[in-house]
Amino acid sequence: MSTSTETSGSDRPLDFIRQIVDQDQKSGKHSVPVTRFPPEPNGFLHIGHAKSICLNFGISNEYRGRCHLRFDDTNPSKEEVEYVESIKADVQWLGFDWQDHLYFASDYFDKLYDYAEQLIHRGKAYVCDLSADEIRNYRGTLTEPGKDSPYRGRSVEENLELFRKMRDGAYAEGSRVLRAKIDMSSPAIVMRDPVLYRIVYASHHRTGDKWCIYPMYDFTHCLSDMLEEITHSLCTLEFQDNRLLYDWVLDTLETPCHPRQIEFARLNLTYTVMSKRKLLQLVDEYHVDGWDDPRMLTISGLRRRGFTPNSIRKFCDLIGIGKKQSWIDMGVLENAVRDDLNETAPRVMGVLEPLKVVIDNYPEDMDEEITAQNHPQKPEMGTRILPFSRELYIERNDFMEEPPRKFFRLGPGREVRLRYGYYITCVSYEKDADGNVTLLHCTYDPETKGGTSTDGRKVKGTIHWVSAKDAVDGKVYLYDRLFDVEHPDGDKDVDFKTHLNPESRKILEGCKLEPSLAEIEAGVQVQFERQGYYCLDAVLSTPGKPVFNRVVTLRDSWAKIK
RNA sequence: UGGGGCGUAGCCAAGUGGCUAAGGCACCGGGUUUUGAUCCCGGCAUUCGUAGGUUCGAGUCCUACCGCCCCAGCCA
Repeated sequence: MSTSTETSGSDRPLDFIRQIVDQDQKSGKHSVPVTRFPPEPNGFLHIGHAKSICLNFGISNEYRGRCHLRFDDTNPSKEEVEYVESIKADVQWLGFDWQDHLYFASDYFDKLYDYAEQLIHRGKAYVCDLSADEIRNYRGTLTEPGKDSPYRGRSVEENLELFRKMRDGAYAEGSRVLRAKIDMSSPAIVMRDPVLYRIVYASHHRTGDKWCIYPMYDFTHCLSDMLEEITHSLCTLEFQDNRLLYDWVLDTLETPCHPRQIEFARLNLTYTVMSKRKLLQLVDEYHVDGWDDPRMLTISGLRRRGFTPNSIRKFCDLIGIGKKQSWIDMGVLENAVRDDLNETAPRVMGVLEPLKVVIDNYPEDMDEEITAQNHPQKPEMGTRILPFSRELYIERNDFMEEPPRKFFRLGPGREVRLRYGYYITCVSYEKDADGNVTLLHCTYDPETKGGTSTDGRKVKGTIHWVSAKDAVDGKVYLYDRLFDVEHPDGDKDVDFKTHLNPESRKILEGCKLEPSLAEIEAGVQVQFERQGYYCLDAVLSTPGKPVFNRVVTLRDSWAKIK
């Protein structure tokens, strides 16, 4: 499967992780890199995960190594199978292939258990009867060392017996844990006799009720990496301290290989929140319509919104990999889809807020067929037929009663070009009692068919249109950023939800679309000329009643002039 | 006040002691254009958190200071 983007494979400098991978290959430390993407199946993947997926799978593709998909499922109280399926689908949709390397940390529970006993045998782990509160109190603080647990001195035999009884269900949840015996006065808190196993009476989505003790992340992750012979274990910055324990476990167990953990900065985007907890809150409190709401930056939301896998890969490529916590402008993501869709999306015409136009001098019984290009810069994308008739719809904001100088569109007495059609001039207009313009009377110049005049006359403006009697009616959802401030969760004292953008979704009904749009498939992106990129919504559309999602607007320099 | 990290333009980000500090986004000009889109051209850091020091030479090495992030779950 090809997963390269147009922007990769260039002579761009390697990021610091690829430099390491590169050196390790050149030095012969590893013949090929083996990476892994290790999600916990407790929620949906989002754009932040995409960065990690593109990094891990990207490296394995570039260096002909492997990338494993491994579910880090060590906490049965939080994890569910439905998440496993959605995560697999999302990774595949992004264009990556784990081949036959699909793993679950839970597949290693037996081995992990044996390693735990081995640690006990080596005098490096003990069963502790302290309660969770007591353990916390014994741990000390950032500036004060912890105290040894009174159970720290138990014999190997006693620890072994206790640990086996823990496994066999002899004790209540929370009553005992297995702890590593390291150093309660370590300046690194993660090394103060961390918990390795806890008792949890919960059914696991894969192992069912086989176990009532479950290994903790720090014990599981390094050993899983080792068992899979991962060469480079890439994770985010907050695990930097944990690397001490990662290395301790592998070193004291004398394992056959020792993967290198390397940390990089997670993705932060402006105008959104990224934590699973906050995303869940948006869903639970109905601020959005679910995990795949097109405004959500989940992979499923982006997919439904109309983002392409390529645009997301491009984006990840664009932002780079570093160790500095940073905020990427939402505009960079938006720009990545624009760039991608500009290349691939066929152009069509759709009138979002229709204003009716009657061409007074166009014969009532006349119909014409106009040929339009599907992509002006790519003739290979072909052409299509547009019906033309006396009554049309144009965009309401393409007409102004008192247009300023720099407004190139329609106004009383002004002439514009209908894209691929004729030049028309507005001769008069009608208004209702409230002062709303309801109808434009125009005349057309029969000599300008196709959009060019023979006399060399220039018109500045070109507007889109749809033949009234041929138009397809549709709904259009205009999506915008979910939050209206750069850092919605920037202030701990202010609820991030107060910054929800009330205009993040506008629903337009009675939009007039060109006939070709009646047969478009869900998930296929088109450009509504002069407006933006749109995509048929797979969930809300019904036969004959299309619903389009706006993926992103076109750049609009007129908006700046205004 | 302990430990682990990080500071290069408005936002990302190259730079691994030696020619004039890459590139992208954003922004500002100009050109092309039957999408106010795309595309093209040009502009955009005398300076790398600050202050000292080493050196013929420092964004790169040393020292001190300042600022920001992470760590005290039987979460990952």
